[in-house]
Order: sequence, then C-alpha cells, then structure tokens
Amino acid sequence: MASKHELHQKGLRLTPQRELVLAAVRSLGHATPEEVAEKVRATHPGINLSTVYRNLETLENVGLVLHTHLGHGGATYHAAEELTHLHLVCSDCGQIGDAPIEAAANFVNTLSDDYGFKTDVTHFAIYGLCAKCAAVADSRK
Amino acid sequence: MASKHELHQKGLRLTPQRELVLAAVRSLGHATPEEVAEKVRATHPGINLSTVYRNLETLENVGLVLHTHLGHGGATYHAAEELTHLHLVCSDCGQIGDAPIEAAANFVNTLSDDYGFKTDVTHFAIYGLCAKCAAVADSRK
DNA sequence: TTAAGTATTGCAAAATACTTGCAGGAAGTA
DNA sequence: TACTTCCTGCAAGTATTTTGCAATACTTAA
Repeated sequence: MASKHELHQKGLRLTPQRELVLAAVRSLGHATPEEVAEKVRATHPGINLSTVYRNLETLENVGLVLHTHLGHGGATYHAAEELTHLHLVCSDCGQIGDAPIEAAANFVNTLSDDYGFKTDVTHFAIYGLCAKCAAVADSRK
Repeated sequence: MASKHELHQKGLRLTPQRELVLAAVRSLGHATPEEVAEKVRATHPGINLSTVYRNLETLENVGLVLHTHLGHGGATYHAAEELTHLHLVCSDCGQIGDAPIEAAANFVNTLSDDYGFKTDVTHFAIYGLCAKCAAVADSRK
C-alpha cells in the first residue's frame, strides 16, 4: 500500500516525537542531538533529550538519517537523502562548507584500487583552512 | 646552545611527567589520553590523568604532538614527526589502516584549486570498509 | 648554592555528553 | 474494545574531559 507512512514502512511506530525528530533533522540540514531537541521543543516542549537520542539512533538503524563527525566529540545528524556532499570544516573559524562528493571521486578510487578500502567520504569532516582564513593566514606572513 | 632540551627550546619546563607523556606518545604511535596515562604509569605510577590531559594539550600547543579524530568521541595523539599517513578506519571491524599522504594529493589539490580550501587530511580518519570486510560484505550478497 | 618567582602537579569536584533502567502510557492489531 | 508491545519521560548512571586550588618542583638570577 503506497499510502503507508514511511515510518510504518520501516517497521516503526508513528509517534509524534519520532515524526518531529525526523522533521527537525530534515529541516536543519545538519544538527547535533541538542539542536534537534531544541527544534522539536519549539512545537512539543515536553520532549525528553533521551527520546531524541533514541529516535536518532532508531532512525539511523532504518536508514532514514545518518550521522557525520564534524569535529570535537559530537556527531551531527542528516536526513539520509541530503547527505550528498563533503563537509569542509575550517580549523580557524569553524565554518562548515560544502563540496560535492565528486570532488573526492579520484581519491576514493585510489584508495579502492591501491588498498581495497571502500571509503565513505561523508562520514568524517574534511578538515583544514577555508579560503577566507587561508587568505588571512597568508597575509600575516 | 644546541644542547638545550627540546622542551626548553619550546619554552616549557622539563618535568618527569612531561617527558614521560611525550615519550609515551612517541612510542605508542597513536594513543588516547587514557592509553598514554597507562603507558606512563608503567614507570611513574602516581601520575594523574589530568596531568596527562594538560601535557598533551601543552605539547600540542608547541607543535610536538598532534591529535587526530579516529571515530566515536575521543581524540588520539601522535608525535608530530610521525603524522605522515592517512588513517583508514574500518566501520565494520574497527581496524585502523595506514595509507601514505600522497594517496590524497590529488584530492587536496582539487579542494585547493576549486574551493580555496587547504586540507589537512590527517586530522580526521578516512572512514569506510577495509579490504577484508568489504570482501566479506560482497560474499554475502 | 641558595632564594625567589612561577609553572606544574595532584586531588577532588564539576562540567559535558550520552546511556540506561524502569514504570506508565500510547500505538498498533485483531 | 482489549491486548500486546513499543515508546516515552524521568531519574540516575557512566564515561570522558576540565577546572580550582593548594602544595610542590623547576629555573633563573644573585
């Protein structure tokens, strides 16, 4: 039945909290569990942080969301269908830029051909200096 | 004076704890703060964990050690002179493989040319499936 | 060699980020 | 409607890292 809710299709119960968590992840682009909770609380103030954590994990298990490591400790979550870019994290200003996955295609092929390693380039951030900060650093030399 | 201890050259006091932390990082290759503490305690049982954390930070500030994010939350520390390889972390078995930095040279150049982004490829792990786990995954299809 | 100044250490408590046990309540099923 | 099981909220717990503070050890200079 095509009208079945996507959460039902995955074998999950459809609860307001779960729908809100998924909607929050989709609208935020990328977000920490704390940010997701904040977003959800805008419309459902009582939601518990542990419910957010549990739902993020559940939604990840069924493939609706994914997480990426952008730095420090915490993971950030994305809607699965939106994870189509690399994250360029600036070590100076902290800005998170995007680049298409294709920019890494050769790199991925090299690792596959030479080491048999099948890379998921979106799972970790690409770390370095953004153009702006690199320019500032250059001008100080 | 060429005989000055490397820690003195960096403007740091030479304490047994500090030397031991640096030596531990160098001998371990890559290690979490906890592992460094364990190693140091082999010869200096009383050392405090917070001393390890503070020294890792201090040594990083002066450029003698660096940290890398290999997954989950914790950072792992390397001697600065040893950080000459990529870390290929397997999402299945957790194994940490190495690849020379040169394997990423094209990728780094692409990001630099197209986005002005100056990448430090060693700071985050490269995530994916190692050859062994990829083979197992393939055979299950 | 000693004294003074200050970086560094150990300890305990605190902060952060995330996880877990449990009992009540809600969603799905017949 | 009644039943079963999943999910939620709450509170407590865990793991990891940080911080304040007093005591101690390293350096420099006399």
